[in-house]
Amino acid sequence: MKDILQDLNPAQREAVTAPDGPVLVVAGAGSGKTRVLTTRIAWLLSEERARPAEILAFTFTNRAAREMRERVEGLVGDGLSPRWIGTFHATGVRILRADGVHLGIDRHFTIYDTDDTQRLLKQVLADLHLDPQQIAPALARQLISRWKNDDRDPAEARAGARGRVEERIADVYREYVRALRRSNALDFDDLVLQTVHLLERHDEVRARYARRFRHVLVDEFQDTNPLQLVLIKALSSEHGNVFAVGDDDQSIYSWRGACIENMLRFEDYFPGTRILRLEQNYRSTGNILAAANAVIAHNRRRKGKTLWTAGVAGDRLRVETTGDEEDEAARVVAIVGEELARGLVPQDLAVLYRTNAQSRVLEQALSRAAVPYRLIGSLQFYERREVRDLLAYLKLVANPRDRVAALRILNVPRRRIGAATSAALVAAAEAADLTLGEAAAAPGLLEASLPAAACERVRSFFDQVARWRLAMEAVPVPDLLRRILDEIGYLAYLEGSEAGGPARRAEDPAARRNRAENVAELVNVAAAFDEATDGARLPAFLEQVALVSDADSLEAGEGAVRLMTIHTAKGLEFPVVVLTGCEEDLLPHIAGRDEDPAGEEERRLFYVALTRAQRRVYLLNARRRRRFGSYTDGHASRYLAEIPAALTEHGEEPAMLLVDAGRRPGPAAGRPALEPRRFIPGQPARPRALPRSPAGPGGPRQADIWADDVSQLEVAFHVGQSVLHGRYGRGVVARLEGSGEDLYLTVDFPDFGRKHLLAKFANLRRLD
DNA sequence: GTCCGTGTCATTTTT
DNA sequence: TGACACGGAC
Repeated sequence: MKDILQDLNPAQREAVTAPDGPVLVVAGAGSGKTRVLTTRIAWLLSEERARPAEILAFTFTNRAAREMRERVEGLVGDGLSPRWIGTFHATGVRILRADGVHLGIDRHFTIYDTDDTQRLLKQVLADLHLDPQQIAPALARQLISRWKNDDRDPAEARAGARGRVEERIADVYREYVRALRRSNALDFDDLVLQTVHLLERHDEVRARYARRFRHVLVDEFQDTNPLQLVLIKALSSEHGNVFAVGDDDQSIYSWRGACIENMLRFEDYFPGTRILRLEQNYRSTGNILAAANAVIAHNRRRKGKTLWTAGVAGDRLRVETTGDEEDEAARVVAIVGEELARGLVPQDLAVLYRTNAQSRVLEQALSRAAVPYRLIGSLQFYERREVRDLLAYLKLVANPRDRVAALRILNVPRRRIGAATSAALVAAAEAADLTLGEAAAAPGLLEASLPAAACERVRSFFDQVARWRLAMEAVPVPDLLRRILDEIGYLAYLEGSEAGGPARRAEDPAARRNRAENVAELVNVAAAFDEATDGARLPAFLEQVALVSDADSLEAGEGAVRLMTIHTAKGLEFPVVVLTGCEEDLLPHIAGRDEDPAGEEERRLFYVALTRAQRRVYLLNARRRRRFGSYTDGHASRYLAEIPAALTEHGEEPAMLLVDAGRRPGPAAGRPALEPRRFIPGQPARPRALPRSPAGPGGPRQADIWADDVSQLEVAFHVGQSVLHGRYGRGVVARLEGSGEDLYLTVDFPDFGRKHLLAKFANLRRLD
């Protein structure tokens, strides 16, 4: 026991050994948060205040859960770590599989991820004869998700809907809930929502879990949403032993419903709370910490704390301005080179950015320079089309009712089952209240609306699925997957040479090889699962796959520079951090401006980025940046100005030197895209900024002419102007921002709410 | 039913 | 720029 506490500082020790009752640990970045949490668990066990089965711990990522499990194991010994350490979602699944039957949830339910959800929503829109142009599926998904996280059912959503669009989406919501049930599926939000319903509506179930777990621990508490708070309360209702750790300054998920009030008002929710603070930072140098402190001090909504370190001041933060995003990428390559020359290894560096779209240029530059890198998170493995196709096969095998999966693969590879046939199949299933497979098998049912040949094709598909289903129990997952691959000729289909049709849409050989590799990789994943679980069955495999994300697999890619969004980087640390795109409208991002006018959440994001660094920080911004094809002027982020000058040193790269710095000859300003960049002696290699006047220095260029064209826009619109939009109808201009090509209009539409539109694209007509 | 060119719209972060 | 829907051609 003694050695468990030995290496803790007094504040950490106080937290770890806190008596029963609610505890909130406000833990700054790098202050040993995870350590406190894991040591607390070990302490509870070693003090015999709880047995492993009596401890429940929530994290937000599988990565964090795994780390916590391993570290507890390291403290208390193999096999003694609690088994209920997991994400909110994974824990919800566990409870629902065991007790969801009280809510009428079949324990073999499928989990729908965002993509499945969106597909289902599109189907629902079609069923309701709603135009996806009018009601964007993505908007519907977000709104429904918000409703679910506010615990509002379709009727309540309908009653509180504002405007016609929200009313329609509330109707969609009602149908969507039915459709999920019909498919025996739960979406991500359901995993928490239904668990809450279960515990609220069945008191004996709540009491059973709340007695069983004598201690509930929560990591990253600042990221919990109201529903998760309810869940925590319900599970701790018998004893009140909640131990929450969080940092309000790192709350960066409000867009996903995370509620910083959960943390700021913790004492109201859990009376008698003991609040403890961890302010000593063990991660970063003094300068980095001072910069982070100074920036975050500009936020008003926070509990307030100041991190300090006993370590050295270290290097200053390096702030550099580059010409554009290509220059920035070249600069990143150069920085990597410099750091490696100083003796660091590639995995010591993280390159961070605000939006995933920024990664492409960086990837290209790194790969041209032969720098090993690994992209963490984002659109990766599990979002690839070929992987999702195959998972749909497995899902349909495991859950015959899964309609989204069935419709996805009914005609993949081509089986000559087109839209008309599948619509008839759905209609028949609907009318007879059967699954698609049952409808196909029912004698004579399909024949009523389809030609015999089409019926036969559909039938033979579902027969095939039924055979796999029979094999499911006996055959290991990787073997089943191989068998499916083989029988449907999927690899040949990817090659574009399958029988019965002309080649698929031409794809370049590299992309095709890549797809084939992904297929092979999925088989590998299945094989690894089979080994790790000693032959667990298909449903368990699908569950694991549904709940992991690419961000969870960090260790792959040793020896590589890591590229990721700031969100993904939370919870990690690196000797060197390069933060790119430190520009207004990007960081802070323009899209959040309505909900976050003061840029506080974005500032926390910047703070998270800074505090990832142990030794050195590079902050890069570009004078202009390409956004959908054309350049926009960039201005250094306000957050850069919030760092005291004494902590930074500035660098400015002459653009001319960068032309040869390993960058591909790219398009000059604007078009033509295919002509290599030319360097004209005596003139800047590229304009410093897009000139506002029609003829800038160096004569007119394409970009100038465009700029001139669109400059008309500024004259055309003014605040209060009535306009007509092709999709949204009549609206009134509420705000103008930017100019020329970058002129943004904020327009209020009575039926669609407030929209941010890029004037150049929006195709607005003036009405007065 | 399927292919493929054309037109349209507009960008955040993801368990 | 790039994802996606649509509609005409076969």
